[in-house]
Amino acid sequence: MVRVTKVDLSPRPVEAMSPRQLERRESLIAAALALVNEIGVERLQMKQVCERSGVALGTAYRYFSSKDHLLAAAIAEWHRLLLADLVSELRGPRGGLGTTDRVVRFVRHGMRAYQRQPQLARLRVAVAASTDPFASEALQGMARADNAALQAVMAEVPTAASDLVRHIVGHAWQGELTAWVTGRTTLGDARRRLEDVVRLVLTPYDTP
Amino acid sequence: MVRVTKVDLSPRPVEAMSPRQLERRESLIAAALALVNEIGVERLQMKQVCERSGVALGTAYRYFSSKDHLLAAAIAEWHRLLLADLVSELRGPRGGLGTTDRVVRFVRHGMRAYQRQPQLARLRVAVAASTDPFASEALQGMARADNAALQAVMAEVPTAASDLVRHIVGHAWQGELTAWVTGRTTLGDARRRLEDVVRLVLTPYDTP
DNA sequence: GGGGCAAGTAGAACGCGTTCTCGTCGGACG
DNA sequence: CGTCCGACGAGAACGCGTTCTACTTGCCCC
Repeated sequence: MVRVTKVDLSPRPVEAMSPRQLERRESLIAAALALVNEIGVERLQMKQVCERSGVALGTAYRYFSSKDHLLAAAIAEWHRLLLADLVSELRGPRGGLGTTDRVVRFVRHGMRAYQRQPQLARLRVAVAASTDPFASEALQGMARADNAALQAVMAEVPTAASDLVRHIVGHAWQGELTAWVTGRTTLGDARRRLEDVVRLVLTPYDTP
Repeated sequence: MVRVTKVDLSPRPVEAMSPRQLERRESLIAAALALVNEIGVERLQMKQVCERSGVALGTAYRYFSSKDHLLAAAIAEWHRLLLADLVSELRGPRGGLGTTDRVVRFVRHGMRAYQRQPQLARLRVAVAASTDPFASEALQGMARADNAALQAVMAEVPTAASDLVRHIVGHAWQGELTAWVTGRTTLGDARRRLEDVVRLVLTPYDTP
């Protein structure tokens, strides 16, 4: 008797999961984030994540197509929380701040968050180049959230023009983060340069 | 009798190699580049590189600290050749071209080169996030060459201002390349956006 | 309640990057 | 010319991501 069944093709979409499954999924992501903060992404192994979250190794691969996919989902989730923080933080001292200053503050605080948890910066950089389609999808979602947050912070700039500006800022952020965690620049230089980029591309639109 | 000797700490610097060794090193890089073009970086294995270049596996690791290091050296070499091509190509039709148009042409031709050898684009992206210090060093050299080439192409812009601009273009290039090879955007969109970035950050300096 | 099946568990197996072992070679130095 | 020692070749060994196997559990439908 010949079995032709192919199983385990690809992870079930999040929206089609039962509550129990969503719970397991979250527990995997939480364990991954915690372990990355404790020991760093390069020493993290799937077996540990599974042990800590109480999920069998084979099952983890039913939820995430690869280690990259799990890590991408984890950093995307964290980054989304960070963006929400940054945006709401800027709602407070918004009075008297021009667009440029607001965006500079946005990226400065963002960089500081990564500085406080450098392992997450390494995680973001390590995962950015993944070719796993599921990981890539998670990262695309992260990029979209990034764009939306920037859009919210620089509401004065017309959308048509701001689209390019947002991409520039996004790329510069990712690039400087990469240069920092791979030791090609210092954190201070990275932060300074990123802020300079923001100032350069935004001052034309500033109308104080 | 106890041996305490630790060997193989790190690869011998290129400038301290004998001619025979430089030859082996080059042959490893050449084999890696050829194989990446043939089968792609994700299917490339160290064993194949060693077989094709006639170097033993252990010996390869005496020249390069890791697969990442070898691949970084390979893409850096190729990218340097590309830059030389791009710069010399712009020496021809330089008459009548403003700085912006020159740089736009520069990145357009650069993107086209990666389009012709998409496996090398994947290679560049895959290796960009490496944390191996030796790979990182090779990439830093590549980034410097990139900067120098851009500097040559936009000679009219004062150095102080052009430094930031060059970083912006470099980051946007890397970012769009990444978005393309990971399937988050199309090649056409990536090329267009990169050229738009160049135009946005350079037109203020254009003095026709 | 019972039968059937997708989903879960535990852990062995496999592939490839990296390291280790050990025998051989080649070239500098007496 | 002989000797010594670091570099090389061949391939086994090891670690971890990923997949596979065999068994068990939970859930839907009759």
